[in-house]
Amino acid sequence: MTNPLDLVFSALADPTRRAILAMLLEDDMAVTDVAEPFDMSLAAISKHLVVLTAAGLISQEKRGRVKWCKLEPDAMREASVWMQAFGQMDAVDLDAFEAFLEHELK
Amino acid sequence: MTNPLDLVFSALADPTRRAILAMLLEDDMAVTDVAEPFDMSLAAISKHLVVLTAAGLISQEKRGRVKWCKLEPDAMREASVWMQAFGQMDAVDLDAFEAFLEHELK
DNA sequence: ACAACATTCAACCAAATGGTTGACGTTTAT
DNA sequence: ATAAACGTCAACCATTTGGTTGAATGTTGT
Repeated sequence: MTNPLDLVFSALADPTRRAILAMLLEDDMAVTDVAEPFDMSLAAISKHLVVLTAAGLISQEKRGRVKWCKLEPDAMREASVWMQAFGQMDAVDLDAFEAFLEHELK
Repeated sequence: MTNPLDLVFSALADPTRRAILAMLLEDDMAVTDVAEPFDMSLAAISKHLVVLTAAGLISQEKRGRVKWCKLEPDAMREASVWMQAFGQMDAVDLDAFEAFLEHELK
């Protein structure tokens, strides 16, 4: 009933969670550091991380008192594959992808 | 505020809506025919179609008393592009990305 | 031992979501 | 003219979602 795609797409539907994923694209991060740029409580971010973990989009590993968040890029692949069926879209839109890198990562 | 990606991903998060999109991949359909295979009311399907339309994933055109639903595959493109950064590429490995670009643009 | 730090838990709240039913406006066919 | 078909609207309902706050649980450094 709870299709993995449900979890992935609904996790991706929230802009805060997408921003978190973009941050983790650069490097693994502790929960507190993930929360820092956002104007919301740490508890709220903690919940978002639970959602991302449930979807398999990230993993969390506790070392000492710090819980490290790590991107799990494979989880998006199923969803990506599903979407490819609808494209006469190219596998990679180079212009858009470069624009994305420019905007999102730097 | 309401990022287009929000609308696309949250539209895709529901299995009924994904099934509708898959049906429309084959051919344009009237609302009643879209609803036929599902075990829920026509009104419920009508609402799902509103959500898909708001996300730009389909369009609806009324001809006579029949409203035709048509897939709009371009809407998924932005979302797909966003995902490419995580799914297909090892984003940490920028060397590989550059190599990819070089090969692709040659 | 103690205080500070990192994170989650629990209770709560408002708003959004996904469904129902019945009434309603159009358009088509007889 | 009337009835049937197509689809939406409005009101309602239960559940989920995304946020809050304050207390609680580890863990670390002094």
